[in-house]
Amino acid sequence: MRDQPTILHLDMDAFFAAVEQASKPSLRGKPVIVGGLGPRGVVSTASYEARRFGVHSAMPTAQARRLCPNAAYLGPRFGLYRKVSDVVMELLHELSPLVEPLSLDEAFVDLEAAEAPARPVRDADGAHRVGERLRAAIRAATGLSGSVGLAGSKMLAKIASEQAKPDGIVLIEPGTERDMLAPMPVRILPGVGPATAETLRRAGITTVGETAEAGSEELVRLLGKAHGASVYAMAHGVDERPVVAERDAKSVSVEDTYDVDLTDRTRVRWEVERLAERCVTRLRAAGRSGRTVVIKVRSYDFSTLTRSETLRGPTDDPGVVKEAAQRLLDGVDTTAGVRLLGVGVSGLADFTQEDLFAQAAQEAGEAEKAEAVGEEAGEVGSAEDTGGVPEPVEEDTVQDRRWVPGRDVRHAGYGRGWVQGSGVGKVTVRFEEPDTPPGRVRTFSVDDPELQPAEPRMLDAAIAEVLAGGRAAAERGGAEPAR
DNA sequence: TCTGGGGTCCTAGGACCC
DNA sequence: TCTGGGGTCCTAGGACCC
Repeated sequence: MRDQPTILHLDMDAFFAAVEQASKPSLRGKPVIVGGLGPRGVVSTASYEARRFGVHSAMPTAQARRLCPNAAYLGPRFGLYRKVSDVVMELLHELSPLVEPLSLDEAFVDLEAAEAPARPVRDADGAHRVGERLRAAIRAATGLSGSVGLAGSKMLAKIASEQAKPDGIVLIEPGTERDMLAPMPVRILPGVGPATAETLRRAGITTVGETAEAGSEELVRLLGKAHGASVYAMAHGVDERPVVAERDAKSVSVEDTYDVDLTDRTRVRWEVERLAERCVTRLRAAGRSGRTVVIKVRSYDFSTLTRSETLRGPTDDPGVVKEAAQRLLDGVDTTAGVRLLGVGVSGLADFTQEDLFAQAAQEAGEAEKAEAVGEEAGEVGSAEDTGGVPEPVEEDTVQDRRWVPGRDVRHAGYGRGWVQGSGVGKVTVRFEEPDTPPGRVRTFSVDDPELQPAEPRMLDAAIAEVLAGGRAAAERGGAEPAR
């Protein structure tokens, strides 16, 4: 807790959707929904225009389509979001070396930790100026808006940025927080989700003020030791959590939800194999190794179980992780149908020389076990030959990954554009770029050799200027963004 | 309406060791 | 022969966050 509002929280406004609108001129000012597009997809981000229809993140995409049928539904382009995020995070580092990213679009900054050339911020006026300058810098570099909260603790800085949305800044003067918090619903406290809120509600507690009055003993009784104590402190506006710079990941995992439940055991084994491979690819890309392998199985009825196995030493060997995952799967009954499979590795370590020895010993052990269990590779291989995908229904529903709505493409004759939709052997493309006027739509055959996937175009300062021009024009009464 | 994917942290029981 | 308590590791599940 500080007596000056020198903790800053930045939250980009409807980030994924805003990047899409900046990239695609025809979508500016329109409802845009980014998320999973399959039958079991959920919304990642809805633009403010779409939120007016009641669409919000975590909502099933099918439900969003009913509420807002005319929105643009786009698959996420994480590579681009990450690049834009890097630009924003760099701007935060110019304020202070102490930056704690929470996700691609959110971070805390400790303004008191600043070093030359930036000066540490010590009062409310200084903090407010820094916040406004930051918002302007983000707009100038990317064309996007972010909301800023400033307060004496992380919790309050975050509540402040929430109040500032969209495109605003809110500073909570230390000393005023108790009165401000008291009437708010408990759900605004960090760590209070649906389950905790329901437990508190049954005890007659629905506001932050009531939570504070309940007393620490009662909260510990209701919520357990650690959780109860933390909720009690937060309800009193007490939050001593320091801003901590980015830490190393503690686990790496991948999972897939299938459009149709999997029942075929061979198919399930094959999917686990692929997931293990993807997981290790990411593990190795991060230069890490891990000691505990975890599989996750979600059944047709949404019941979820995990099984884990800790190896003698850390590994980044795909074969070792695959075999461990298959062993774990052997103990799970999947006959009733599986909607999700996942593979993860935890107990991460940086790879060192010692680990290599441990791994060698481990692999020798695994080889013996594999012999005892019998050769399974043949089974999987033959499954792949016979289709490996025993449910042909799914083949039809799977979108060609190149033509997912939102993806960038290039046409030999018409130039750059993006996929607006696809189906029955056709792709519809809108030809426009971040710095062009809204473009025209044309339709092609999915195997038209002139049409190819393309790399996204970065939102840079030049595009930000176009967006600023568009806004200026809109403010003057012009409907179309300026060229 | 029917529920993603990537994480973090906490709890609790049992094994094992001292 | 019976009884004990504490610490650490592993496993499984659950809540929460974005």
